[in-house]
Amino acid sequence: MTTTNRLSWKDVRDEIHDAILSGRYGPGDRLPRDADIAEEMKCARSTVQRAMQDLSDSGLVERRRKGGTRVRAHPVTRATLDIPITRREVEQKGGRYGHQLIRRTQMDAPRSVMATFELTEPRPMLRVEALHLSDGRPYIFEDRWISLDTVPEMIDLDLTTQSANEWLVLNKPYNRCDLRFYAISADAQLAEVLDTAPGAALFVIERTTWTDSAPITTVKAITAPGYQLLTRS
Amino acid sequence: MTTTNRLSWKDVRDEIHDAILSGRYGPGDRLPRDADIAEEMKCARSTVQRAMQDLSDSGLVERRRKGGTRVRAHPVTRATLDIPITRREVEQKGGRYGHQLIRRTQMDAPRSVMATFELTEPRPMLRVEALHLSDGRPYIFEDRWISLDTVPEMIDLDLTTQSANEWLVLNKPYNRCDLRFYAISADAQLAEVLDTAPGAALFVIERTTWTDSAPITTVKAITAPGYQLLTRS
DNA sequence: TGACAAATTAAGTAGCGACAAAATACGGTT
DNA sequence: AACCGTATTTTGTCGCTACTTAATTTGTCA
Repeated sequence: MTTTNRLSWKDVRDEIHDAILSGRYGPGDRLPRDADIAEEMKCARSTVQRAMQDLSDSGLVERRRKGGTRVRAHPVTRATLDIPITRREVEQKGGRYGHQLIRRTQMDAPRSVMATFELTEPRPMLRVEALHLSDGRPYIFEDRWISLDTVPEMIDLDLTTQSANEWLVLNKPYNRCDLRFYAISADAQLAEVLDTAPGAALFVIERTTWTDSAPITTVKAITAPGYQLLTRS
Repeated sequence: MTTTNRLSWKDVRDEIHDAILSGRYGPGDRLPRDADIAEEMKCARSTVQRAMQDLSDSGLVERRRKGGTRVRAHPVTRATLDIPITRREVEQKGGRYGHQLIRRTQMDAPRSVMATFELTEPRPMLRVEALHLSDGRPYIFEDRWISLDTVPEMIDLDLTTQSANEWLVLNKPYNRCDLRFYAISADAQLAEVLDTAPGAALFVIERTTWTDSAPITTVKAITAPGYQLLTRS
C-alpha cells in the first residue's frame, strides 16, 4: 500500500537545506543541476525549481543561468519586516490612537532632502511635523517631507483629521522604498515633544518612497523611548 | 507580424498592481478569481497564480482558498534586510577588520535568556562578550549567549582567532530567527568598550536563532555611534 | 596568442491538465 | 434557531513539455 508519497517542494527544499548545513556542500560549492536532483529525488524538475527558488530567496544559495546553483560564499541573515500604518500599530497593541499636527511648512527641498531623493536641484516640498499618540502619550514623532511635484493634492488636505502617514500609505502606493535604522539622542526640542529627558536614546526609522523614480515622501519616524521593532512572525 | 507577445507573470503582476493603486480595487475588495483573470488577460492560470503569489508575498493582497484574493485592508510596508557576518560587513565598507574576545563565561541561563529562548528551566550556556573593530576602532560590541545543549562543540573553540559570530553563521545554520531593533544609552561600561561618551545613543540589533525549536544563540549587537542599518538594495 | 563567433548548458518561464486542501455555503435534522 | 455533515468553490501544488534567456565554453580565424 503506497500511501500518497509525493514529495512537496518544501520537502525538497528542506532536504537540500539539510544537505547544506550538514556540511555536504560548503560555502561556494556548486550543487547538482535541478534536473539531476529531480531524478535522484524522483520528482519533477519544476518541484526542484520551486524549492531552489525559495532557498535563493532566503539567501542560502545563489542561482545563475548556465552557472548552476551554488551555496552562498558569504551567508547572510535575511529577515522580513512589516511596518504598518502607525494608527494600526497602536490599535493592535490595544492602545487608543491619537495624533497631533505640530507644523506644516511649504518650502523648497534643502540639500539633505535633495540628497535622499537623488535630486539635482531644489523642488517644492511640504514639510509636516506630527506626533502620534498611544493612550494620550507620545509614541512616534514624525518629521516628513512630501514632494509637491509628485503629490500636489497634498496641499489641500486637512492633516489634523487624518495623518499624512495614513493618507499617503492608502492613497500613494510606491514602487521603491528605502529604509534606514539608527539611534539618536534626544535634543531639548525632541525631548519636550516626546515627553522624555534630554539625552534619551531614541530609535529612528527613516523611510523614503518613490514611484517610478518620482519622489513621494521621506520621513524620519523618531520613536519614544522603549520602542522596539520586531521581525514579522 | 505578431512579435512574440506572451505575457510574463511579471506583466500580469504589474497590471494587477496598477489596477489596485489606480483605485479600481480598494482596501478589502475582492479581486476576480485567478481563472477569470487568466481568461481576460489571455494567459494560463499558472501565470496568474505566480503573479498573485508575488503580490501576496509583497504584502499587497491576501489570498485564501475559497475566499479568493482580496486587497489587504491594512497595507503594510514590507522590507527585506540582509545582515552579513560582521567581518564581511566591515571589509565590504573598505575597513580593516579586527576582533577582541573580552570575556567568556560558562553558566546556566538567567531568566532573561530563558525567556527569549522560551525555556522553562535553566540550561547550561556559554556567554561570550566580544568587540568587533573596523580600522582599529570599535564597531560593534556583542553580548552573546550560546546554548551548550545545542552547540556543545563551542566549548573547545578558540574564540580569539575566529569570532563566535562567524563560526556560528558558517557552522550552525538555523531554521528560525527573531530580530529586534531598538536604542539604548551607553552606560559607563559600554561607553568605555565602544570608546564613546556615557549616555551616547546606541543602536542595538538583537538576534535569536533556533534550529527545530532547539535554541542556538541569542546576541545583542550593540553598535558604535553613527551605525546605520539599511534595507537591501 | 587574442579576439570574436558559435555551440552548449542550466536556470527561468509559459502552458496545460489533474488533483489536493481549505474555506465557505448550503441544506437537513433536531 | 442551532448544530452538524456535505457540497462547492477557489487557491495551492505536482507533473510534464516546450521554449527562452543568460552565461560559459569551445572553436575558428586572423
